[in-house]
Amino acid sequence: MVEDQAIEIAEIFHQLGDPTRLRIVTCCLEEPRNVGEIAETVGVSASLVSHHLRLLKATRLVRADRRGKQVFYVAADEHVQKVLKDMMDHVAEPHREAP
Amino acid sequence: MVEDQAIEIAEIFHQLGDPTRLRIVTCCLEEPRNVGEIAETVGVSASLVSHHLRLLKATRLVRADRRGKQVFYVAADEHVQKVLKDMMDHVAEPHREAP
DNA sequence: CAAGTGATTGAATATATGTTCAATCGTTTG
DNA sequence: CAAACGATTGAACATATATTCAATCACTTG
Repeated sequence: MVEDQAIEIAEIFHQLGDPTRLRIVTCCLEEPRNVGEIAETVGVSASLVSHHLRLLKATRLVRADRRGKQVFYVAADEHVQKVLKDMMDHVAEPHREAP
Repeated sequence: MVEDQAIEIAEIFHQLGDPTRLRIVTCCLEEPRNVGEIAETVGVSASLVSHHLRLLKATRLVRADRRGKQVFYVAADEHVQKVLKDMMDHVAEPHREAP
């Protein structure tokens, strides 16, 4: 793994490493959701959601799409879904204890 | 995604979200490496590596194995490799610009 | 055009986190 | 048993980060 790649990848992991942000991404994984929906689903203020979405957008983990007053966000591409799925598999795996 | 799952997954992403830690994991992805090797490869002090390894071990992303004076660490399981691979695919993907 | 709705922004703050340095631990070996 | 080597630990510090609150922006519609 190259130096720059490591930094870029770490940056993306870092974005997903916050529970609130992870829930936000998960929330708009299947279909576009507007900020209000996301805020309600995740259970935090629209302001906080907006702050996080700005970061997620900067890392290109989500895409914005304005429709009238509302702005819809959706997870960027299928890789994000795969990454999340693999991670869930990892978590689901039984833990081997040290002998 | 369940609440607890989100927190646990975010915790793991969070671990991989630091460039130094990501390099440490990548370093012992294929085969076990002792702390000295890791420190030299990554280019940081053994102390710092040890601090990070403690966190990585707590999240079960790596496993420790002492052999004499040295302690060897290796990435926990294949899921970590898959997650890293998907993430590299994500990074490698060309970026579509907004129209 | 004014009011209303949804989203963004900025400042402020409390907390978490990465790194360094010195001291200590665990193991081997002279 | 003492010295040497590799690894760990703890304190200290600077920096980064998540969250809140109030103000403002963007757009629709009465």
